[in-house]
Amino acid sequence: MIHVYNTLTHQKEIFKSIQPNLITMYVCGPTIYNYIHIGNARSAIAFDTIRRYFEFRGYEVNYVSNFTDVDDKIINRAHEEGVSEATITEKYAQAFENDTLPLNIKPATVRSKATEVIPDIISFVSELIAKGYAYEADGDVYFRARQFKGYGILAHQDLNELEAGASGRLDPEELAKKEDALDFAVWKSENRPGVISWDSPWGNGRPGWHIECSVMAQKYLGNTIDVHGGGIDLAFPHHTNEIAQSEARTGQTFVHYWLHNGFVNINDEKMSKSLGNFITLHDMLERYDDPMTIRYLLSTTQYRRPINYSEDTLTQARVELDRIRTAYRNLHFRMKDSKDGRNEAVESDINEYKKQFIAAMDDDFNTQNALAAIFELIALANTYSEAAIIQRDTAMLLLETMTALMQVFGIETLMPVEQLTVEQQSLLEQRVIARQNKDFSESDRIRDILKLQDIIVEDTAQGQRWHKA
RNA sequence: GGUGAUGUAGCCAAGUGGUAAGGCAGCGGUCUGCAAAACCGCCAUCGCGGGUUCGACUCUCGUCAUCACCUCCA
Repeated sequence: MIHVYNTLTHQKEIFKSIQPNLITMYVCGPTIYNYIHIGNARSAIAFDTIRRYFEFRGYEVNYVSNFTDVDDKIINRAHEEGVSEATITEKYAQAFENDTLPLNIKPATVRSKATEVIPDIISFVSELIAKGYAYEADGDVYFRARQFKGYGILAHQDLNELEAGASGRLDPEELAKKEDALDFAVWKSENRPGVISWDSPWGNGRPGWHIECSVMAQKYLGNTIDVHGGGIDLAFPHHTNEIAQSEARTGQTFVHYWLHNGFVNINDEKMSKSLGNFITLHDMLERYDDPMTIRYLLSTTQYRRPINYSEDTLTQARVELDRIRTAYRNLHFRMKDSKDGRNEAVESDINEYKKQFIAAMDDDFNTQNALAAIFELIALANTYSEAAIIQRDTAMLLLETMTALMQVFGIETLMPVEQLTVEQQSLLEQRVIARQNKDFSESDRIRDILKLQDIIVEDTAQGQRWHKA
């Protein structure tokens, strides 16, 4: 049974989907005015991993996410560069696809842009007005936050404190239009020439930020969904407002389980532009040659915990992942001389570790404990690789189990296809002969040559094996 | 000021009312012609100070420190 920590109730709850084998899941996507940063990547990976685990447990997952492609940052950026908003958003939407591919993030079932659901947004807003939850003010439409019973519960904010805390940070012009400082825009008037806008019952304008997620979730998943995810910073105000809008409109519970991922720190500091430690995924992929290590680091930390990103943590992730890969590769090598049959004792251990893995992941996706189970499996594989005799069925089961469990973390290629040149092939053959003749100086010479070409040669009881460095 | 987190070995990181998983690094062995890989062993008393308890790292009170959120930042 899966348990998840629900931000709404502040506790772990038994997970039960609305439909028996289907999970509806909405995850807030990025605003596409730049390359996504490592924090966006963490969020995408965290929820991709959660999705993969649901799938591993036999659920079908209907995963919907958005691109925010209309907002101030985009408009400003377009203005600065003298291009249209669409030029900016198309570029970075494409970059998102390109950059998340090497991280093995599954595409959403539906990924929609805000601008693709404008008619839905307009009718959603109209309904809110009709129900008395929203009002028009000089071309803007605001939601009456206080009118929605339970506003602020998600983020555990007291309404009066909110107002006090926000004082001095509110746009006075906007404040003047609002009935209450807590009210938030669901539609904003926009009459500047050359700036993207749509015709609406309230004049030219564009959607407020929060409305797109409510609309898309409802449009693609229904009035009540199983899981809604995003960064912890979105709990307030973004998700708080989503709940208010959605539930005001339908009178039904919007989301059963609110899941929020923790932040990424850079060298123990918050990542921010002002600190100059802002890292985009795009840059990382260019600088670092092993994207799976990035995925490993980002997906094996429990999703609610902060991740400290640094050269050290990345290096450590690389070493850990390599240990898993090496075990896989070495066991795979042993398959060559495996015998028919199976080893009951080893298979029983395999199943035991698999159970441990499941128990860990069932506990709010406790990836660290799940990883501990994987390392038990690795030790088992290493020991079994060294055994005098290994049986084909058991070795296969071990390899398949390692693959299946790592797949939950999104690490799918434990053994990359590695090609040798004809010369390298020939050198390996010469080395076998040299060793047969006990000509160790020659065999060492060849080993050194290959090493310079990043081919690592190892001698085992079953003969010579090699891999790329 | 309000709200919510976190503080466990050199590093990453689990966990629990009964004397601390796992990984990395380190040290010592085994195996190997040498090496590599691997295996075995060693390596912490849980921020600080009270309290409750037969017993706390785990409960409670206080304290210190770090961090996040409090109107558009994942």
